[in-house]
Amino acid sequence: MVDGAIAILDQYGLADLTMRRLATSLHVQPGALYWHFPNKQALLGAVADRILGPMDEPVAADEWAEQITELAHRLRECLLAYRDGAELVSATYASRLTTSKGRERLASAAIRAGMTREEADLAAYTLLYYVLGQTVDEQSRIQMDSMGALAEEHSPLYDTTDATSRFDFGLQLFISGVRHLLGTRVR
Amino acid sequence: MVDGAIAILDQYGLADLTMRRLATSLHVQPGALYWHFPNKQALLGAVADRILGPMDEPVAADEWAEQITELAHRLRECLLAYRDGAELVSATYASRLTTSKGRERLASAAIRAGMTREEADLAAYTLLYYVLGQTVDEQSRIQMDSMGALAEEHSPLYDTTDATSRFDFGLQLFISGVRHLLGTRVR
DNA sequence: ACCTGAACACCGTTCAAGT
DNA sequence: ACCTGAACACCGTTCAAGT
Repeated sequence: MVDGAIAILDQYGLADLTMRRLATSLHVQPGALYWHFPNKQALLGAVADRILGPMDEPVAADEWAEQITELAHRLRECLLAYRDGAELVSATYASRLTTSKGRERLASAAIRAGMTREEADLAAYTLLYYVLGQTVDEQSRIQMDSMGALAEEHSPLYDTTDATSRFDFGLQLFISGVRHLLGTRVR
Repeated sequence: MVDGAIAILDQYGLADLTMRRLATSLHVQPGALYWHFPNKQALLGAVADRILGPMDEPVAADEWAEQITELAHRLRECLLAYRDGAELVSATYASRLTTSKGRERLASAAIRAGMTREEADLAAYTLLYYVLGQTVDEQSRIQMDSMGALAEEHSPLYDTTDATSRFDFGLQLFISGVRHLLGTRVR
């Protein structure tokens, strides 16, 4: 059922991931889906969890900055792995982000860096918002490009630097910020 | 027409801001709206522009860090000024963010800080993603609280620190990051 | 120039009833 | 336990025709 939803998402996009379409693809009446999920939102939540599955795997790095870099990149890759993945997760985890797999681990890395629990949680959110926003944008641009190869020169900025470097720029800005906050306190 | 849309948004929320409902409130047939706007997306774009209107007013500060702080706070306030304002702007400005009023000014402040045009643009996006994500979350929590005064202890984190302080934490992280990037280069 | 009437092709959700 | 049939209350969008 979640597999069916993922298949529709990846082939036709989030806009076409409707309960009726999913029902049809499963050779079932629309109402049948409501025996398995209370509503569409819950179904999308299950899809989001599936997309974020790889976030549960262990991190290789043991230095905090490397851990954060690794987690942020892995999150981005999860989101980019399915069509409209970033948009779906972003929409589904509106404030339910709290339960997010990556969030807790990001916070742990921030604690290892020397932050208090409270600071680490805030920092984790900050980075999460960045990764989600950035990746939604990036993916929507991929979508646009794959369609009309849009009007002449697209956004002037996006030719020069490739997507991963752009992602890393914001990520480094964040890590530098954390380092600075810690640095002014310790030494 | 945009005024009517804003009124519905503020009273009933984004989910109830439908073309048919707007038409009814204007004592007009649904189809009539399509003489003024090509589609719903365009209408929402106009609403988003209205919400972000105050972003055009001049900034008081002349030091870059203060300018950025001022702009970020003002953006947050614009988004919080209407029900579901953050969600609407966030959804509407998916990648059309480029045209955003605040983005260019944020980039200007970053240039004044000593960044190149390219870095400044990237930094502006980074901050924008943060402000949008953070404010969408904050506003959705306000909405939830105003309704069911939800289950017992809500998110453990969100009692302790108030919303503006949480916002400032991420903002300072960003500014510190910018300062660090510049600092390691200049001196 | 601006709107009506009426349709088209959809949605999510509910719920008795069937097997 | 799991699904069908059928309905309810909606959507966004189009377009001839009216004024």
